[in-house]
Amino acid sequence: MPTISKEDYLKSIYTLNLQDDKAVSTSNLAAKLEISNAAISEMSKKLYDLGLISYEKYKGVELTKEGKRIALKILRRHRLWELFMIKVLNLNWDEVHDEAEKLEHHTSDFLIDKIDEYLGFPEFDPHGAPIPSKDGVLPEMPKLIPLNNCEIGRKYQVLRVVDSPSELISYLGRIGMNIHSNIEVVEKLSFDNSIIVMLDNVNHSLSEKVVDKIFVKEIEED
Amino acid sequence: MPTISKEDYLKSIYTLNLQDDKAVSTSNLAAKLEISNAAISEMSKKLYDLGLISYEKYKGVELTKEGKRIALKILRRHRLWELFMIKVLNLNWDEVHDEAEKLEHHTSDFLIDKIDEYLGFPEFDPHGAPIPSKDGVLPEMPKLIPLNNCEIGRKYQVLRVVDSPSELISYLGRIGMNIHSNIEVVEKLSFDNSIIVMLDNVNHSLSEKVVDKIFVKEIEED
DNA sequence: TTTGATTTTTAAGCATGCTTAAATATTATA
DNA sequence: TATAATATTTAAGCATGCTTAAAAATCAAA
Repeated sequence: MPTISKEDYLKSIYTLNLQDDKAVSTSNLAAKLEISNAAISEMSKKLYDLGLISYEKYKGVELTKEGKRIALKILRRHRLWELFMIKVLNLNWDEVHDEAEKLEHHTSDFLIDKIDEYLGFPEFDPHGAPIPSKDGVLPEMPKLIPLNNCEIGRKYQVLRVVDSPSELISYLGRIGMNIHSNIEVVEKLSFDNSIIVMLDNVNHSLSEKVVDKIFVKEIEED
Repeated sequence: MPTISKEDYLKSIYTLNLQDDKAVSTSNLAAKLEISNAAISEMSKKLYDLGLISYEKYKGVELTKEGKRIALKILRRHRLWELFMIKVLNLNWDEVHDEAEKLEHHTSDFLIDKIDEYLGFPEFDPHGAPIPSKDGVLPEMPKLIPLNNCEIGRKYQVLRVVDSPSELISYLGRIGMNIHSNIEVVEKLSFDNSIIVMLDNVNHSLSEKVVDKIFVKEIEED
């Protein structure tokens, strides 16, 4: 198994690669991991030699099959720990991320499988993020629509809030917006790309930054 | 907070110092931590500079007040994690030690206090080891008598089985010897220092190695 | 109490993973 | 398309925490 640093690299490459499906650039990775570009370059060579990423100088990196397998393993541990702390220990969502960030590197397969079992083999965490199974398989995911692509007057169901600062997380909690909340897009303000949505008959203005984190699906009305 | 290695040093110094109340020698520490004497010497200097141990060359080390505070903190984390995995996740005693050995270095005060609360602020783990409180205080401990100091024909209650290989742990489990079991010393065989005890009306022979791990208290018969 | 064995320390070296500064490649712009 | 700006890589250096080998101190036994 790779070191903690290597696990973090692989996880970050995975999540950055999900956002846009291209090779991940050195500087993007450096920003995400909050370390220097130089350190990324060095590590890229090492991970390439280990067969965990593909890497061409100046062209960014992508996970190999084995690299992805490990990234999903870390993601599994992270999300299961988060869910466990929330469900069992009654921590708040914004309290668990940093803890999980540490525990994910120090949990055996044996232990995480026990936690998985205890939780009843959940497929999604409380923010809609999919949890890889023991075998590294992601659950079937409905097609996610970015909230900023939605049409005015239409109703949607919130399916996913991607990893966000804990401030945003607790804000959304306060206004009652959770996974599976139903919302209606009331207005889209193009001058600042904010969106006004109706939730439980109350209007809320969501800034561009917030909107970018939220993904929904259409609700079939019949 | 110190590094993982430093936490391990402090914990080991604490437990070795409990066994005999003298300064802990370089080679004893090296054996316990399974690293070279040279590494111990180096680290001793560093921990001394940090004010966590007292250290005179060639004379071994002892914890300062602050060093002991940290050692107890790690011990608290270790024992609470073990108990948690056993009670909540249904792991066996011999499965939890290695996991706890890792988790103890990556658990915030906040999280371990939540676990403590979940468990109802336990004072002892399943082998009778005391769990330091949030404030670093050990619970009141009855005076422990080593099993090999016991008298034939007398009845005792098992109070503590000190850290042992998982084989021994599962053996004791199988014969039904747990914390608070009542036993009677039937015979002491001086040629191999083994002891025969009666437990639930069945005699069991315990080798010297086993006997050394078990501590009891007298049962008042009236 | 002196010599020989044992323990401890010092010294040199290595791997990991970071840093900053300089060199080099890529890209964007005029 | 040449040049300037940006991105990336290389190089040198540092901290941590280990190793082995050699030197030095302590302990034990004759």
